Amino acid sequence: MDRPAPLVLLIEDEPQMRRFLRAALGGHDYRLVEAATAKEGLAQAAGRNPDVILLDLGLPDTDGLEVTRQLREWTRTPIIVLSARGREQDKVAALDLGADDYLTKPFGVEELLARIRVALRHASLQPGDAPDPVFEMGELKVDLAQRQVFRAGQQLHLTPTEYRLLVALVRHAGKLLTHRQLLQEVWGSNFITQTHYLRIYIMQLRQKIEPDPTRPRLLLTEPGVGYRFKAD
Amino acid sequence: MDRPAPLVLLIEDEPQMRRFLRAALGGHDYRLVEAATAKEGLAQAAGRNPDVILLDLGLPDTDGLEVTRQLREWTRTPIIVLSARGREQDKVAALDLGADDYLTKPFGVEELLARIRVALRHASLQPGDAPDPVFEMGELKVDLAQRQVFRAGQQLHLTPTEYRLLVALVRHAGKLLTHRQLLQEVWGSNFITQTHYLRIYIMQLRQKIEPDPTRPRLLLTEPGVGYRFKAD
DNA sequence: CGGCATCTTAACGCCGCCTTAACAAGCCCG
DNA sequence: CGGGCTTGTTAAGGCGGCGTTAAGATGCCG
Repeated sequence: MDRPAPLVLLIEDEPQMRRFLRAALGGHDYRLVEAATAKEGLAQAAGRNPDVILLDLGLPDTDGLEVTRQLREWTRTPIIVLSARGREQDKVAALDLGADDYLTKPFGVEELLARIRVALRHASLQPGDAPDPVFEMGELKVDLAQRQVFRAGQQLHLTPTEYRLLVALVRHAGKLLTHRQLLQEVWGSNFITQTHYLRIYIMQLRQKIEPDPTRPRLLLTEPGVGYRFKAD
Repeated sequence: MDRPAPLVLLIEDEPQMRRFLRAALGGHDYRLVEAATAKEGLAQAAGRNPDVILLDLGLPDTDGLEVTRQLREWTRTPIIVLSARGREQDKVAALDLGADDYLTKPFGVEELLARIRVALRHASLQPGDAPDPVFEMGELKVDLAQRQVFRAGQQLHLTPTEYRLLVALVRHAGKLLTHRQLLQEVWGSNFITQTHYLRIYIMQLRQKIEPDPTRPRLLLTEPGVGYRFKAD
């Protein structure tokens, strides 16, 4: 379920509006890239591959309609036009050139956010959506999206705590995780002294995922410090 | 290959606005179906399979938001909301329920036509999921458009709540759905703690759709976490 | 107003998971 | 060489989640 925060490209010259949108998007789990000119915007669109583009029509170097046209020559990334021009013919022109939505300034933050969600929803329905983010190491396979674990093709049954512990380890595969970190992440802050829990569940995990549980090859002990999940 | 003129479904009670839109669409190679109530609109949406839906929020029998919600249970046909309500929270609510666009009355004909073109453009990019969205797994068949469920060819009768629960599970087949997610989607945000509702209805569903209800093969329990509908 | 379908609430036994305890084995240190 | 610490392993108890049943409340239809 944990895909990275959507990347929003904002092409807008007025610093005031930039600050406004930065604040609006900041609290809502979006990553933001800013461009002050059409030229820079086109470059960022190509370079960063954003999930949605917010485009001001009144740019200093090139007209926003032209930017829309150029973007649509090679990408279908959703474009939401933000413009002070409220004339109908402006909206029609932008939409027919390939923009997906058109908001007239001034607009409300909540409406903008809702329309961004619509744009992202559209994009996510497009074909070519990769199967799932799946961790594979050796004969072990962990599908985070479906919350399923396989060993040698066989599905395993893990209890909730076992699964949370495995996920914590796998997500930082290769890195060393201290007892504190693991207890904090799996059981919560009130349990960071109960290292005993760790031993029990580490052992249960090894029973289920290790070919030879007595001689661990994936789930390694770092004596005195913590545990580490072996990366490929 | 000339495809037929796009079919537009207009759900709107005011005769005045109907006449206006009839005239607007008339000259532009669209076919138009009209419905004056929510009930009729839902029926037409299922029966005529329109390419885009224009929906007024102020219907006499049911709120337009509820219509949006019900449509989105089984179809992704673009919905453009036409409303006299211009408040931001109305827009956000409609868009988050699955509407694709929101126009506040009064609006210009040209803008509406442009936004219809955007909606059709989006739809044409979708993969060819032409016919009724029907889920089939094993001997179970769920027809979302007709709101009908079959097991081994026999039609089943499900209560409204049972049906909504099944739809929620089937639409994310393979994925694990937490208690919270299911309660949220089927009963609403005020019920996310009433996990015993789930147990009751899960059991009733199993009685109806499982060959051997005591040994579930489609509707699986993930202890401590939620439920999962088995994908093929 | 009565009857039916559906939703809601209550109650209970069972199984599985978490928790706790106890002990063996390995390692560092004096 | 021995004591104390950390780690691994096994077993048992209690609690909560889950499935199941049934009765009461609610709402809709004629």
